[in-house]
Amino acid sequence: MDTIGLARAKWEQHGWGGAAEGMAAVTSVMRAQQILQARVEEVMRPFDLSFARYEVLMLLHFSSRGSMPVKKAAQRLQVHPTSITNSVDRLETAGLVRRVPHPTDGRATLIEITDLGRETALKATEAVNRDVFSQPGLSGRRVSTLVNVLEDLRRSAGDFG
Amino acid sequence: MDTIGLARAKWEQHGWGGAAEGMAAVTSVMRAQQILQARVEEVMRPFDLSFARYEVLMLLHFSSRGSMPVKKAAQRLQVHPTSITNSVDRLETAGLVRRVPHPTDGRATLIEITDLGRETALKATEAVNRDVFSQPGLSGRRVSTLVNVLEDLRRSAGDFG
DNA sequence: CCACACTACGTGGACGTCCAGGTATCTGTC
DNA sequence: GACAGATACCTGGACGTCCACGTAGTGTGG
Repeated sequence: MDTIGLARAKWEQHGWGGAAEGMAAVTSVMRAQQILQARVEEVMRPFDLSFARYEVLMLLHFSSRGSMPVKKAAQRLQVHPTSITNSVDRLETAGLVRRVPHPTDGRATLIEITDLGRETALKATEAVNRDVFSQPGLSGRRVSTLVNVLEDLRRSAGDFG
Repeated sequence: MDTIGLARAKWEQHGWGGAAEGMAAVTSVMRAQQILQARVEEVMRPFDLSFARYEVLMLLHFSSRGSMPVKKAAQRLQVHPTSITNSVDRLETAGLVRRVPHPTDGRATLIEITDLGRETALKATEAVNRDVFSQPGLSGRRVSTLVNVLEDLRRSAGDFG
């Protein structure tokens, strides 16, 4: 019934034992992401938001000026700049953000959160905190363990500079 | 520099302390998936494969008859059936699998791996074992810890029956 | 034996992600 | 001050994922 356990057995069976645990780890992360993504998306649906767009909204909400260039948002959220462009297109249509010309750099576009955007962000945060983040499906100790282990992985990918 | 640490600080600062660790965990899983996905995709590129298509190929390779209905493949890989249809379209174009009518059920289509498919699957496995699974960016102990913790999460999502 | 519910698959579309390529703007150098 | 390279953004397209819907085949209760 455990598809990852089955795969690990096959790996060992074929003489790939040295890679079996790593395979299980990678596959587990993929599956965990899928599970958590689905939970978050469900919470976001009533607000006509996706997790990707929610992240953009919260980034702007927490920024000192309530606005930020596309490039900087992409760096902070660690996605390709065109993903931000895509999210902003939809957020702008929904009236949650607005594009403003950068005051000093003619190349850049500032993304600015609107009042409606802030309001929606806070409501969505309350819901996702209540329905997902407070109860991620793990005991408190294990949640911290998970964060710590993945910190190592993120470090190896250069996430800490 | 640590974007997740920054977000956690903001969460606590806004009185959402009870959800901060869960938020960090969920976000860490998302980021870890992104990192690992990118590594695997890079290894797959020389074989003209994606991780999704590789998984379909290995599933068929390990199956007793070398073939399987779409529905069953979707259940095993825990994705929507149309994702399998999509992967199979591309795998079929590449000559790695072939669609065969189900012998007894006229509704079903069997996906059958070809000799070229098996050959490609084994080469890709050797590469991904060498470049990713054997060196996931974590010590051996932590890899096992990660798998164990995520097992709990998967259990809470009903992955074990 | 036949009507009706169920099942398996495909199609079309939405969404998020990335890449390649193009345009406008900035910056540093001569 | 002009020009070459770098930078910021957008557009178009590939890919994977999911959903809603349609079509064909199965199976079952009357």
